[in-house]
Amino acid sequence: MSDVPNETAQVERAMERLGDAAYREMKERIIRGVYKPGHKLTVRAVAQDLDVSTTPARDAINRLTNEGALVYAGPKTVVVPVLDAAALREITLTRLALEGLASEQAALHGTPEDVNKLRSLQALINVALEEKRYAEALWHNKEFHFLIYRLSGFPHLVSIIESLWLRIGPSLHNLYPEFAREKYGVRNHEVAMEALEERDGAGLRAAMENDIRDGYRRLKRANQERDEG
Amino acid sequence: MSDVPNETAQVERAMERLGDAAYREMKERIIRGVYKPGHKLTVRAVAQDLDVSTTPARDAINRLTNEGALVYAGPKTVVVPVLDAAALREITLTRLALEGLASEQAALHGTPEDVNKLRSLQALINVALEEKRYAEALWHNKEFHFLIYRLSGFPHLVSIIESLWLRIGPSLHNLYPEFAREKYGVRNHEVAMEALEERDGAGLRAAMENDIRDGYRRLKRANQERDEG
DNA sequence: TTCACAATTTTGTTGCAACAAAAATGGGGC
DNA sequence: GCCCCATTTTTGTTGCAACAAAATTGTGAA
Repeated sequence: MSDVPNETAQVERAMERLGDAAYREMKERIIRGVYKPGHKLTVRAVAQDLDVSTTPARDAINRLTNEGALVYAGPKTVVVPVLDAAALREITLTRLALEGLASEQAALHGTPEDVNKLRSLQALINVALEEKRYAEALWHNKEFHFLIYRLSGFPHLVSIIESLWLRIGPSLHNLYPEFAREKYGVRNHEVAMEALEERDGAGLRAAMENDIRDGYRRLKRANQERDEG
Repeated sequence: MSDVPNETAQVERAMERLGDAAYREMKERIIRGVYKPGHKLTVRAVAQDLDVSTTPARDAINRLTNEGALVYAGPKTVVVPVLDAAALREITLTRLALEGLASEQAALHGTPEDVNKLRSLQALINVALEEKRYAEALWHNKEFHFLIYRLSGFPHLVSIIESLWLRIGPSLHNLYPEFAREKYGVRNHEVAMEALEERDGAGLRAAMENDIRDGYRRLKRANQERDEG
């Protein structure tokens, strides 16, 4: 009694709702830093940006606001959130719990091919850092992390983690120069790859948690310096 | 007629968008078991149920689908999800990580008044169980947990946890008779209240994790029995 | 000049109609 | 009787216009 959606199942991604496309596009723009913290978003402006009508644009904004990627700054204004110290801490603790869990599970399913893919991504990160293309390094860094998390086999967990990245993403673009100083997360990533290779769940979790904590410290310091300066 | 914007500033939650109201109402219905697993939802039906037009109804459905509380069962059908073993496990592990974190943080901020409120809730749970009003017991159980989680001071974490409850909620209503057998979570709740009283973060976390694990086992067993029978 | 207030513009929300696609129905052929 | 295909109905998506509320601008008086 199967409803035979088997053939369309694979193709149905091609037929995407405009609202979904807008949502996805907005997410990418936020993470890529196109919309910076404090940026005010209006329904009609977004609609024009994405070349759709107000309905899908509103859909996307609503969903993003619902998951905290955008916040209300007033009765009629949604903005990309500027994180204060408390919010940053909350997100970091949540990330540690969730990305730690995902990493640990990932170690159970990782294959040598996965490790190779990670190596390629790490190479891209290194090159981007070398050439000071920080936005690109950030993007590949995201891919590195999520390649691991997806190995957990927990799709919904991954999407929750994604929503957390959406919230810190914009803030990261504020501290480009910082990244060069200490190569961003390179050492942690290497340890992570080794752990994955050895199917060492605890080790992988520790490496990823370290990476998160390093990023947190850097971000916190940058914010403090900004508030003082 | 009278605008008086100054006064409305604090009350502005009273002026709620129809879409938000629909979203909130749908959430409560899902958790309360009005919409059971497998229940198919149509935009127009929901609109009629909630007595609004299609736009807010669609808003609510979209947001709920986005956070996994509803799922696509076909090209044009969203339903309340029926959890399989894998999904149940994923949610439980995620809950352990998140609700554990929230509990630990809650222990830092809990006051004697909070403990008293918990006692009142527990009394309500006990009475409801005694009189076999299981839906009500379930509802108070939810309040018990979230009263604790909110003490963490991490609002976004709480809302993520809420979205997880939204996903398991419907399944709980399938095993009412089970609840009577062993009083649902009573012992764990007592330990939790003690731990909170003593500001014992690790102890509170352990009690809540135990509660989650107990529920998981019960749910898993019920599903197995259903699949076999 | 500055402040208050009214008019205008911008903006979010909502309902609705038009369209497309999927499901349900029913009728005709085998 | 059963199955296939055309027709009808149901349903989701989308764009848009009307409305309300907030922000902005402009104007006039002190």
